[in-house]
Amino acid sequence: MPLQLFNTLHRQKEEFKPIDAKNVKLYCCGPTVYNYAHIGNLRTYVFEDLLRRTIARAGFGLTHVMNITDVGHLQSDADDGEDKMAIASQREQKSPWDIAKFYEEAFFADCRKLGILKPHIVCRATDHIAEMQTMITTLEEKGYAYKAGGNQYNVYFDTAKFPHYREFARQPEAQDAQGRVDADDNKRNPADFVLWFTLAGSKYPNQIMKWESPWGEGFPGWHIECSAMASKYLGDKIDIHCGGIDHIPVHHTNEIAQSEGCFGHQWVNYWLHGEFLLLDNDKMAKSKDGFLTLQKVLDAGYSAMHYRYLILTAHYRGQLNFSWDSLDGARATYDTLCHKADEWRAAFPVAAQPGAAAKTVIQKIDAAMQDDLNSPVALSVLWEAMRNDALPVPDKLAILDGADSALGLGGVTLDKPELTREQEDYLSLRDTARREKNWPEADRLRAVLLETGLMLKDRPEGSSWYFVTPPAKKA
RNA sequence: GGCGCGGUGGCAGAAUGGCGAUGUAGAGGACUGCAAAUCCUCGAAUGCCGGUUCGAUUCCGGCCCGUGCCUCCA
Repeated sequence: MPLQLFNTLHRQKEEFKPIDAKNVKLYCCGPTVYNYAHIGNLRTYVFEDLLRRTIARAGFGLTHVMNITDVGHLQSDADDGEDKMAIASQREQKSPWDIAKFYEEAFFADCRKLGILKPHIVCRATDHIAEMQTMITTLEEKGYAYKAGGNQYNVYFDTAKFPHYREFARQPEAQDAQGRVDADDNKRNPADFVLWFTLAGSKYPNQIMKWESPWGEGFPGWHIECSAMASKYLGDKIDIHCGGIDHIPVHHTNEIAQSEGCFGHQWVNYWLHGEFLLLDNDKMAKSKDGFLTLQKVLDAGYSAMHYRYLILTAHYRGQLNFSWDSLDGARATYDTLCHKADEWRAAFPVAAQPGAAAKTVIQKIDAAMQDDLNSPVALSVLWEAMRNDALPVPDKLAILDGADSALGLGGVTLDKPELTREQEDYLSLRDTARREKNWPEADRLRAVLLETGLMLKDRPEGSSWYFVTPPAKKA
């Protein structure tokens, strides 16, 4: 079965037909690096990682591009808010460049822990000011841009000149006026958006990140960066563009208007959007208090893979309500899978070629993923195989390997740090106690070892152990 | 106010016009010095009311509830 993807453009599942099967062009909207990513943000990047893996396993070559927004993303309503980078800069008493560098590194560290493959090309907005200016100039020449009056000569995109402006979001035009944001007097139309902010006479003349331009010293609007960078690296026709579902009505709508205005033809063939993670049935947002970072999850005694597994149990187009209970379930499931895998590997250390039965299971997993990334079904297929006595262990190991490649399961292995001296001593004391049939002492030492993160398994030939993550290990 | 999405066992979450996956949690059993792990067995769910149909959890309508967007947002 061919790869099927839900295309936001037509609100339906469609067969994926690439422009060039040897090089699928995939662009993903990246983070604004003014703060840590929260686990809701990270869910979207896991979804994009699954998409990338699925495209590759379906036999296509691809180029995966992601931007880093390090300038131009405004804080507040309308278009007169302050740049988020500038606010973070004041908050932390660092230059905006240092802020961007710090949070970009933190973001990729989170991604590594979550098994998210790094995009082939990562591009920063601040490295592409010239490309954005070129694009704005083209839009001016084609009549899509205008300079606003007043004392703030920003350059705006004129949405009235782009008749298809509302098609993507499917928002009726009449609703613009009823939005809760006060109209910007400079705009000809409430939906118009800034391409270039000019500092002279603006509310924030001391913005540190600024560049010379044909319109005066200033900085680019948020939306133009994605259009400029995507087309620089992928050309003016892109296969897939994805991001969070919240980007449909504004950011992606504006990207389409700019890019298609500039290029004069359809820009992106497939738009894919990941749904939100909810926390206590509410949206988790960077601009709200108390968002959960991956580090907080780690501090609570879970691994990044436990969180990834939780994400995989839900379909990317449905909201997922995060709770510690559901994360507990994901942890138990993932650890059980790893534990089985480790035992099987110990028994069959040499990897075998998958037999016909294993290949069939792996194909089913791939088929589930190729059906609009149905990871819950893929996991269901995996578990049925793991508990199928008819499958020999080497086949199960081959299936695990395939599932790891398709779903990014972090190698399906439990952490095996070195034993501490203390742990070795306790183990040896306990062996002695067991030989002497001193059961109370053996039980006591087992409890002590569990607190250090060692789970014991007693066998006739002696005790073995494996690592578990006790709750509150690091908290 | 407008435009959407969703309500499935304790929890998470698929699928489907006719046996409602999978995992976790729970109960019982095998095994074990006792456990753990593993395995076996079991109990447990389609928000409410109508309609279409031989048959609805699925399709249609209404209601209730939750949630998202129209503002920065993954």
